[in-house]
Amino acid sequence: MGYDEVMTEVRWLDAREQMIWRGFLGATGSFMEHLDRQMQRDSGMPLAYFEILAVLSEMPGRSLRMSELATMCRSSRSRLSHAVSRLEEAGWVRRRACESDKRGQFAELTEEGFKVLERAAPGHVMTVREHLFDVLTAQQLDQLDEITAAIKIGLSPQCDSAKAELRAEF
Amino acid sequence: MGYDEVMTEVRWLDAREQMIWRGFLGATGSFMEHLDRQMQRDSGMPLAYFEILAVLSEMPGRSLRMSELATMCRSSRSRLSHAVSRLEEAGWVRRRACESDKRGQFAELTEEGFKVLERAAPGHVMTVREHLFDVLTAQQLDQLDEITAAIKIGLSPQCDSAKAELRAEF
DNA sequence: ACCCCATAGTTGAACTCTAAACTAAACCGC
DNA sequence: GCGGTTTAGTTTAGAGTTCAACTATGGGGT
Repeated sequence: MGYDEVMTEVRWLDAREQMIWRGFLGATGSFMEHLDRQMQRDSGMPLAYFEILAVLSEMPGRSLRMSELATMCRSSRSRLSHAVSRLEEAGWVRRRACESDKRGQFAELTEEGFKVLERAAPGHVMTVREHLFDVLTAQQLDQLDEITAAIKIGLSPQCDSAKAELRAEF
Repeated sequence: MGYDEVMTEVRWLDAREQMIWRGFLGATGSFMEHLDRQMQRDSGMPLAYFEILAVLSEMPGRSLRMSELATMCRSSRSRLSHAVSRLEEAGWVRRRACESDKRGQFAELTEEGFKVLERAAPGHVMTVREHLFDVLTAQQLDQLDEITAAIKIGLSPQCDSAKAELRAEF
C-alpha cells in the first residue's frame, strides 16, 4: 500500500460514489447482522458456526479436512480450530485423525449436529429469502450475481500478485 | 419466526439461488475482511473504529451524541461505548458531557484523532476503489445502488412491524 | 540419511463484540 | 411534585476473533 500512497494521488470518492459505498456498507452490514442475530436467537449459535455445520453436512461422510473446511467457510485456520473445539464441546462435531497425513485432522458432523442443523436451517433460509430473494427482482438477482463475481475476481490472489508484479516493474 | 416456521412450508433455495447466495456471502465476506485487514495493518485499528473517526470528522464541531454516532455507525450502544473508551485511551476521541441533557455524552474527535484519520483515509479509499469501483461498470454501480436500497427497505423497522401486524391478524 | 523449508493444525493472549444488568436523568400523567 | 416508565449511556461477564508463536509431520534436495 505504501507505494501507491506516496507516488500517486488519491482518487477520493465523489458524492455519488460515497452514496453507493455507504449504501453498500449499510445494507450488507445490517443484513448480515440480522441473519446472525436470527441464528443466535433461534438456534443459539453464531451464523459462522451454522455455516460450518452446513458445509460439513454436504460433504461425503459429512466430514472434511480442517483446512479445506476453513477455505470453504472463508475462515482462518485458527478461527476454525477454535470454532470446531466449541462445536465439539457441544457434541455437534467430532475430530478424526487423518491416516494418510498424520498432521491432518478431519472434522465430522455428528448425528446430533445434523439434527441441530436440520432444526436451524428453515429459519435461516426463510430469513435469507425474506430479506434478499423476496426484495429483489429476478433481473436484480442476475445483476447481483455478476457484481459479486466481479468483486471476487478483483480479490483473487492471482489478481493481487499480478498487480504486485506490475508495480514491481517500475 | 416461530409462526412461519410451524405453519408454512419452507421454500428452500434452488441451485441457482444457492449459487447467488454463496456468491454474495463470499464476495462481501472476503471484501470486508480485506478492508478490515488493510486498516488494521496500515493504521492499527479495526475498520469499525475508522468509521467512527470518519463519521465524527464530518460533523459540525467534529462531535456527536453517542446514540446518534451509534446509529450512523450501525453499532449498538454498548459496542460504541467500548469502542469510544478505547479510542479515548488512544487519545483520538474525547467524551464531553451534554449540558441540555445530563444523561447525554458527546464523542468528539481530537486533533490527534483527526490526523490519524487523515493518514488512514487514503489507503482505505484506495482499497475500496480498487476492489469495488474499479471492478464494476458504471451500470453495475447503478444496479448495486438499487439492490442495496431494496435490501435496506426490506430490513427497515417499519417493514418488520408491518409484517408482524399482518401476521397478528390471523 | 540429513537438513531445510513448507504445510497442518493448535494454543494462548490480547482484543472486540454481544447481551443483560445497571445507573442516572428525563418525561409523562395525574 | 410524585411515582412509574422511557431514554442515554456504561459496565460486566462471557463468547468469538485475531495474531503470533508453537508442535509436529511431510517433502524435497544433496
